[in-house]
Amino acid sequence: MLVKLDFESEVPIYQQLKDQIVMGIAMRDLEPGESLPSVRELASDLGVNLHTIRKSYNQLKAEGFVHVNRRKGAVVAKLPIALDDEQKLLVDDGLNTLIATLVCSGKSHDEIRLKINSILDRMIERK
Amino acid sequence: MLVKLDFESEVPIYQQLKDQIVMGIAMRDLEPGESLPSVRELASDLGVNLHTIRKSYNQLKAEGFVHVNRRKGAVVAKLPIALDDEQKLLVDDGLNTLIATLVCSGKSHDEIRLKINSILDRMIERK
Amino acid sequence: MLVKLDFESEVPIYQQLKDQIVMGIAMRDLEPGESLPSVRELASDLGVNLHTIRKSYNQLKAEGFVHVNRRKGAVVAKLPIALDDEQKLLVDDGLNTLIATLVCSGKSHDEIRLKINSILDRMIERK
Amino acid sequence: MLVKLDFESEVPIYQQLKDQIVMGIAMRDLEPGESLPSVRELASDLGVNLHTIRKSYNQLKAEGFVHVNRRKGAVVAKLPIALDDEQKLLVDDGLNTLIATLVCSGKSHDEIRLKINSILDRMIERK
DNA sequence: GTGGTCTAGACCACC
DNA sequence: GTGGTCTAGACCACG
Repeated sequence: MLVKLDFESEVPIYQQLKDQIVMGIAMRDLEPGESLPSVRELASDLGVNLHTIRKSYNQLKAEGFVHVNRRKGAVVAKLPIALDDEQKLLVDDGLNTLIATLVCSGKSHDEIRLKINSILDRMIERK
Repeated sequence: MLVKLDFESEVPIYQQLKDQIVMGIAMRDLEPGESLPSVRELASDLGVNLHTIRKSYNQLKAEGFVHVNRRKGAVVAKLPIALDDEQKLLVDDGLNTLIATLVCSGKSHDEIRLKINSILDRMIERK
Repeated sequence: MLVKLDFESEVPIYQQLKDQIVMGIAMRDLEPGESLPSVRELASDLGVNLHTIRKSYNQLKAEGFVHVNRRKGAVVAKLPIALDDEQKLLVDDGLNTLIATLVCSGKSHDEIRLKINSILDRMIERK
Repeated sequence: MLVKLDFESEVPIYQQLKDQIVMGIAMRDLEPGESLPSVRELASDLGVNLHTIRKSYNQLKAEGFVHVNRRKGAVVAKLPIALDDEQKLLVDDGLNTLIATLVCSGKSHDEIRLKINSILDRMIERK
């Protein structure tokens, strides 16, 4: 899987990495049971400190997306991932805000639905 | 319009305020041309620092959601609001991440479409 | 509240601190709504690095014992704290192991019950 | 005796094994004088490294739960097992922390006593 | 080899 | 003032 970081962004690096891994899981680019690169390896690949990678992995672990063990490093968890109430709230609020922004920018409801559909098309539905 | 802040949230206060104003505009709870409360008034209503409100207003201005003039303070801009490329990118990435999270949590594509529709229902479409 | 760390212990410092704060909450030595010392202050008081304190506070936050905000630092959460399934499992397994150790050491069941009671006596029951 | 390891757990494998053997002894599932499986046999049964099993056995020996002799390998020690001061301290601190966690989670003292009793019921009291 | 802990110091964002 | 991010490097524990 290919990871691209924007070092100029206001979004923290560890957050960008987390987001891309979550997207990778949703797109089945990363399969459950698959190991992520070791923190050291990924840190050197991406040119960031290993502690920054560790933070991403630890948060993904805390949120249930991966398991971390000392044999195989970080391993993608089985789907579905249970979200806790706080996570659900953040997702909901985030969606509301982003969609409100699109509405304010003049996008029609249908245009927004199309955009959502094109996003969903890239993600694999769980049967 | 009613603003609710969560002081325990990891989301910065100024961001919460911004988000709710944008949602208010999308839901036509705040009409174009309408004045927002003065910085001072809102600060005392919400029990937060003047700087915090000012930061929200300044960012809303920079992003085109409000205009600031000396007489009427911050007034809601006319719709639609043009987003710059950076904003578009942030919205897109944000939507992708949030939807990926929902997919990983086991939500079907149809459930996600329903959720989006229920969000859109609360927002007024521009003709 | 008084915190004592054992730098020779195999138990990590951040864990010792976490444990003592949880005990402090259970004993109502720390009241809900009360602020913990700032990371910098506590770090210098205890003679450890501020990142070590941060780790304790962050884990306590993740487990629901405190809220962290930028105004008042770490604040003790309202009781009761909801434990997630993983936490419950760890508590259960831990109790089983520790009590098994006591049984092997020759303590009678009544002696163990007395010990538990003396621990409970120091903690304030929630009505 | 049946041993179940959780390779995803943050608890080290050797620790999980140790804990289950101690519980086995307390529950008289393992009788004093009984031999534990050989290091090699157990390692292959559980699918873990030889070193890991050896570490468990060595610690159990150091803590007095088993004796190791060349002919019969690790044999369960006679009860009771004397705990040294350090072990007693760890057990005490551990109980305090775990019970504090339960108290914070809203469990009443009576509920906690019941839980302890149900744990004790599975362990055989030494006459 | 893997991840985990701890230290140290820089700089930023929020209030 | 507060906490958050990122870097850097040392040393330990686990398997």
